[in-house]
Amino acid sequence: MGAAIHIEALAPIEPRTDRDSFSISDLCTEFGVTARALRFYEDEGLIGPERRGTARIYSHRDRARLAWILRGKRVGFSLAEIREMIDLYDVGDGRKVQRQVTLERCLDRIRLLEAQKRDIDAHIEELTQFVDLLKSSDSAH
Amino acid sequence: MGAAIHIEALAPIEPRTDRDSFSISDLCTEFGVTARALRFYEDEGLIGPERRGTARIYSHRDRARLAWILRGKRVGFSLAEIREMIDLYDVGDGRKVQRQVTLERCLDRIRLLEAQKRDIDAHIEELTQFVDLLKSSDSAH
DNA sequence: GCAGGTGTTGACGTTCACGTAAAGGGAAAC
DNA sequence: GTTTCCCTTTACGTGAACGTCAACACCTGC
Repeated sequence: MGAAIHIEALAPIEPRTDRDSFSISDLCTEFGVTARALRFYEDEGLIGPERRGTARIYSHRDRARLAWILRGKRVGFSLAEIREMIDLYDVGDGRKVQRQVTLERCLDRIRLLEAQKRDIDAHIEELTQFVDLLKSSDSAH
Repeated sequence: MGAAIHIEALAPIEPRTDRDSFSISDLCTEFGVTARALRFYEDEGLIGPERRGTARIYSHRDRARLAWILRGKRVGFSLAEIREMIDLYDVGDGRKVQRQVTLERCLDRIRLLEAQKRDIDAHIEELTQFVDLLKSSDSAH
């Protein structure tokens, strides 16, 4: 961690029409995660690629889901929470009451994310003020 | 965790002019953290309240710093990173080169936070779309 | 003068999200 | 055919951020 900025955090995911499946190391290099992490996500039920024998084959859908998982992590969700959200999506075509619950939870999530945005804005503002202070004291000398 | 939304995440910190020092349990109840957490932050050098004998006495400055720490946590920073940022503030009046380094790191942080905001926006948008889909399929039945 | 509440310092336990060998299979390159 | 990769599973290890006792100190009201 530290001050390292990951480029992939800045670039939105693009569809990649040149291939139609990916190996585990393909996705590892593309997203900057280890194979261990991907297998761990699979153990936790976050993703379920096909198998050719024992080897994992990731589809475009799997790749997009992985991108979604990683973004979820970046915005501060735990793997358990991400899994829960994936489950919500999966029961999206379930019964009426189920859908109502799902809806409420999604709205909760959205409210939480918006609160988080406000926190970030406040943090940015304070840092910016400090930066300005540094700049002015720098030019003063 | 889970779907629990913390109200304190929504309310900005207010100065409280009614008191001029706080006990550990004062801050615990106000910010919804445990005493163990506060002592842990102290062990990690994030905060250093005065002592009356062995008891900790938190000033307004300590209280504001705690609020800052917790907000840092909410936006995804580790305690080590928060500590590093506090150190940056503390060397703000140091030598010129130091200040320059500090400035760069602050700008890095800001860029990171803005990338995070974009992630959150993308997440919110997807959730909103899903919510709309739920609503429409709900009224269809 | 002592129970009860609030504080303290260790020290060990726990959860999460992986890291890190260990030991092996399958194919492709030489 | 054997070395070289890439991939696999199983299993124990690790760092961060506390939780959870245990054992003790200090004031406060009764």
